[in-house]
Amino acid sequence: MHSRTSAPRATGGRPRSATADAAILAATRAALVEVGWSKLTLGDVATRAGVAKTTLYRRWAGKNELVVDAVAALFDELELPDRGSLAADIEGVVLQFAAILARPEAKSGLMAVVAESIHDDALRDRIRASIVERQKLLVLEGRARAQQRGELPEESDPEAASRTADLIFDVIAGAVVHRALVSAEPVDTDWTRSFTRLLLNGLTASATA
Amino acid sequence: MHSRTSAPRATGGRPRSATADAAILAATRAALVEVGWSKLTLGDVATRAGVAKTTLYRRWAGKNELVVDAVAALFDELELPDRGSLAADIEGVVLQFAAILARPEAKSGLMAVVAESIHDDALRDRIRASIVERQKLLVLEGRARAQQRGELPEESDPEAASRTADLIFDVIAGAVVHRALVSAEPVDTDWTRSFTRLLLNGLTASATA
Amino acid sequence: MHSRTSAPRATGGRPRSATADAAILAATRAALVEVGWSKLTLGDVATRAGVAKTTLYRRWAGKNELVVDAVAALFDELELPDRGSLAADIEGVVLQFAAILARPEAKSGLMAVVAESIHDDALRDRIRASIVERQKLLVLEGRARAQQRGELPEESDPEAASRTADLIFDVIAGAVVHRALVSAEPVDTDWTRSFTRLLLNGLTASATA
Amino acid sequence: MHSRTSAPRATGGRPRSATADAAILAATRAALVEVGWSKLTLGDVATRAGVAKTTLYRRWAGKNELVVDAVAALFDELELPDRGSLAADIEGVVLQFAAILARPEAKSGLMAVVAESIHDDALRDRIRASIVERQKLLVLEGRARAQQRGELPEESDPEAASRTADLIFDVIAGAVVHRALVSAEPVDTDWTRSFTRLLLNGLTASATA
DNA sequence: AAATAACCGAGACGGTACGTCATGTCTTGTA
DNA sequence: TACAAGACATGACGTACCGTCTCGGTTATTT
Repeated sequence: MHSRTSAPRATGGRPRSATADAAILAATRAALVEVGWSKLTLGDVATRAGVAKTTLYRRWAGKNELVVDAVAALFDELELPDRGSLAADIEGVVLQFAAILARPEAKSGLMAVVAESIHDDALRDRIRASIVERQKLLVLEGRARAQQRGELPEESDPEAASRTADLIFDVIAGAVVHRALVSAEPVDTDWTRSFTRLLLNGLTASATA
Repeated sequence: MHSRTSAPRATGGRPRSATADAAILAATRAALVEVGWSKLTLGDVATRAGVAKTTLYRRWAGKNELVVDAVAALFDELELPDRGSLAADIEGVVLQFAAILARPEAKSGLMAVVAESIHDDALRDRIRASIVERQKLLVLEGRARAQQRGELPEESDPEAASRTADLIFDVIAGAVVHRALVSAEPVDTDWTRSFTRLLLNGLTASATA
Repeated sequence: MHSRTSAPRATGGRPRSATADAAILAATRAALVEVGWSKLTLGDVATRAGVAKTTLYRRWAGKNELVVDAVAALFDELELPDRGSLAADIEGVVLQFAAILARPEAKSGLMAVVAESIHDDALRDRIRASIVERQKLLVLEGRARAQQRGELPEESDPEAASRTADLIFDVIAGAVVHRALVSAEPVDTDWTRSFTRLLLNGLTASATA
Repeated sequence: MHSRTSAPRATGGRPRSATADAAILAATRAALVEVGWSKLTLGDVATRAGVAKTTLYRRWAGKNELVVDAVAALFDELELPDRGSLAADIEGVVLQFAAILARPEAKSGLMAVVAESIHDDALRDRIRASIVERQKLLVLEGRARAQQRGELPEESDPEAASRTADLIFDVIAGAVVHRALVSAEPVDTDWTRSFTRLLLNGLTASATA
């Protein structure tokens, strides 16, 4: 599902323990909750998972890669249920996103790996593939659904459409993350409704402008 | 200017070197550029600054506090020049903000200390005091100026006004940071204009709604 | 041979390097010669031995324990060859003892660890077990041999015999150490002959008194 | 009385505090008792003495010199009261010497500075001048007194006399120190009487041989 | 069934950085 | 000029983690 270090599976030999992966990722999340990213050590994760350090290093290249995978799993539950209107869809996905960000393992891990990714291109690609792109798909899916409903016009220029989707994605994800992690204020229904109204008004007014 | 760890001075004894502070903060920024946050070591910063490690620990409690102060200084240059219209003011401040975020010492340091602040309340307060609140003031200043110009109505309910300012701040700061650091795309004039139009349309439409 | 800090081995895991011990002790003696006890650093010893500092601390609790073991090995060569008479035996062992004390690694280390042992009971026991008791055995062996030769009478009271042996040991070891390290004069054959005559005359006269 | 770092007493300016010297030496002895030589720090001594570190360094070159002076003062009380016979004189001085060595500040300090002196010629001279030579004078004084009493013959060869005195000094001081510090057994009247008998028998028998 | 090959736990290994401590020097203000 | 106070550069301390390695042993597949 989420990409690993590699798949050097030869032919013979004892296969890797299937349960070890899950135990390691769970232990990583538990450690993130308790000690945070900077004090998380791979030796401690291995001990928590009941696994040798070598087993861990055989599967992941280092702390960053491990944490990305551990955090990415949290975003698996993100989806876009049809709530009947674009506004309701946005509010729903914002609240889902915020619920994930409220979990301490997500808070600790996500920002840290993003920070690390600034100096590590491979890590940035890994984050993009396993976390960011999946979120962006929701934006595209929501727009398509809104266009089907007639809430949004069909876009003729595909490049402009892409740019707009990127903008909307940065606005939604950025505002929610900033509210949750920097301002450290709750993303509750009140805030979500205000934010959604601001965004939708901006979108429709811009579209007609 | 920005708060330090230690109490200022009791009496007696050799006073702390005034030049050391500046040298250390500059060395910290240089190290952030070259090696990034996670590989930055205080011993290396001390060497770069031509200062003993103890001198550094006498002034800052640790890596996080030091980096906050080093990065905070970058935001000293943020201001809100009057460009004649709310749209121009927003565009101006967004581009200024983006220019700071484009500097590698800001990129490396900012996200990392925000990530650390999740498990460290004192650090969060330090970030808020020396970075976040100063940014938020620009939002308040811009709104006041727009109200003087008649571009925005006076708000009667002060609490609602505060909530709206918070929302706008999270949207602006969040979107710019997300674009610059997560999406890793340039915050150029095109993007800034699109974003500003979206925001202003959302604001005015919401206000009349 | 001489006792170490750690318990030998539980099970599992990579075994401790056998060569590392010898390399560390040799490096310790080399460092004692070059820089003396007070300027000897464990980091330097590790470097000289081509070993990590952690490897050193895994085996010894600190500088004192390490130096005791390093110096104790020097006394392994002390023995009591049969030279035909009590006088010749004493002269032989005194010269052997003095030859060891003349080596700079012994000079530097021995007095220092004895000084440290005054505030460290465990260290005192370690010194006693690995250095002092072995020397005292030579006294007992020499007396037994002299009694076989008829040079000394058999002692009837075992407790008095033990007290006398302790006295002789303190006189021999004390005089040689004081001459070599405090007075800093050579323990040559002249001195050794004079000392042995004094001691033997004292012994035989005392025994008949 | 005991030599200091130097006597750079210029003409003008505030004179050195006379009480500071005594306070520092007393604080040094107190620290020796509590923490031993290796953990004694000059900063701690200064604090105990209610004195600034600079004041301490103005008077002594370092830890070793300070400890020598602090310990040397303990030996000021050593003297050779006339007890009527050589045996009684020796027993008396041995017990006096042992009483000083039983004090923890002497134990901790004396051996340590002797150990240091092996790599520091200036320190050896200082120890010799302020401690060792004074002890050796007692041997010479005791011999002269015994010769006056007719217990020992007058020596014709002055060089041989000097060698014998050195030997006796090393035997007495060495045996007592070894018994007290290495064997860590009490130097009580029983031991002292046995030792004195051994020594005197050896001396008189050797002299007639 | 035996051989092979990759897995597993445990833990020692060479490194690097940590944050603290002591050294001996210096720079203040006060006496 | 001495003094108390305390900041300073230097360098060792003992600890923690890193990522690698070497053990003895354990499953699987492949002969």
